[in-house]
Amino acid sequence: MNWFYVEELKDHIGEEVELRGWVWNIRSSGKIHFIQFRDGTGFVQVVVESSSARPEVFESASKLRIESSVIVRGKVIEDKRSPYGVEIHATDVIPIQIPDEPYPISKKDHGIDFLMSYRHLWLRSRRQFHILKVRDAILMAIRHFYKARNFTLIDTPIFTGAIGETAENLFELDYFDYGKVYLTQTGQLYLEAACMAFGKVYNLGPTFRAEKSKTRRHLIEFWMHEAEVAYYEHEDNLRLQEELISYIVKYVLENAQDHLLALGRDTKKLQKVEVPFERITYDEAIKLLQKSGSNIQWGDDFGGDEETVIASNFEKPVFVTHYPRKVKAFYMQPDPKRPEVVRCADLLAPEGYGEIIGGSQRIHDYQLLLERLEEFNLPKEKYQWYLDLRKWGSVPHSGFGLGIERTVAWICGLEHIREAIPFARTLYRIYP
RNA sequence: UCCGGCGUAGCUCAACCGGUAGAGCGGGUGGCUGUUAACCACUAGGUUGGGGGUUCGAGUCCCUCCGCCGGAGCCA
Repeated sequence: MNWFYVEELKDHIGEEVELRGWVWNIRSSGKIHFIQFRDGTGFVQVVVESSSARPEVFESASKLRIESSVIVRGKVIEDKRSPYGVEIHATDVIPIQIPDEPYPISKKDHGIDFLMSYRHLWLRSRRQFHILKVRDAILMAIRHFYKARNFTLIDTPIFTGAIGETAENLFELDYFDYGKVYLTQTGQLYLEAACMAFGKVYNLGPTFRAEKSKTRRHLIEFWMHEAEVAYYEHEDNLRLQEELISYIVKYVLENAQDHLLALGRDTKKLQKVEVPFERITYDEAIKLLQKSGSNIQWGDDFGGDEETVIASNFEKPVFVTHYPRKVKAFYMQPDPKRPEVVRCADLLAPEGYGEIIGGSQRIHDYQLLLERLEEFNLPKEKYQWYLDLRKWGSVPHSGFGLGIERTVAWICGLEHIREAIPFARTLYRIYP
């Protein structure tokens, strides 16, 4: 008998199949067992009736407990009573392993501390299954997007000597006799080098921030996708970002809609995410906030509350551009008409999910970059390679970074970012 | 790091003004041929986070330590 996955069953109605998976719940009425079965591709109900099954099969089904692993053989039956449309009428139930202890995650509610401690088992739960399937779709969408545009994937290093953005928030490690090195906060500087070699490049990988942040939007280790394009200026950069985001949302709606619906996500809100996105300047955002009763002043950076107020005025993501250069990173290109602001943009997701992208045009002038390094008290020696990029064939270039977990949280409609990554690293949790 | 909240059975919670520990789920036993967090009956399960104090008496009040949660700053 052929081994099939649950996701294939609707194409095999009436056939005898073998399934290999786990029992997530079992209900029994004495002479009939209902095995709630999962195999990592989906969920289905297996029915074992004493009137039709062989006695030893019925007996082995009675012995199953929650999270037993099991091989089931039986016939695929179309059944309107099943939420999945089909169910399996078992002819064989072969337990692989039956737990000695009760499964710690019960059918009732649990607290978040307990669930995070059992993350290795929590991954088996249906909600987590759907979230991580959406994450998988988002990462696949990013790769498709760049493949179609002939970008080159450049894997940037995890260990770095140069500081990406600010000297604070870095994880320090001893690197043999070399001395201190850091876990990367961003691969951007390396992508800038690569874009002068490959024109249009992107990366996708983990980044680390030693911030003692305790909010629903922060992780210590999070995944970031960054892109960098030579000869792109500010406007080109925004256009690439809005095309990427609308592509990701469309891709997820087409390829993972069932998962979104299982999570209870209102997909109508996501269907509105089409290009172009609105752009407002930092100056306009300040006015908008002041009109909403905030006493924020020009020159202040935005916090989570401010981002939520701004984003609540829009149905799709919105760009906030031209921030004061003092609140932004050292490498951002000043606006030629107003040197006190830089050619940057943050993309704020709707529904209070905050900043999902930060990007900018980069300084391409050697002398100006050198001045900025000094202004930010960064050690020139460690950035010599970065300065070199401005010595040979320097061109205007732009790029951005997308926070993967924030994007997953927004598209799935999650309360907290910690469910958007398989094993979250938060402030005081490294287990499991 | 700062501010606020919480810590009671394996899990989620209840216990009035300080008066002597209770329910659901999970576990065990039995019943049930269409269950959807199945249901019904019976049953086992507790140093109330640790330490100290006040009191005739503390899960409850006070001090302290630990753990967790939420928020802020910072950021994606």
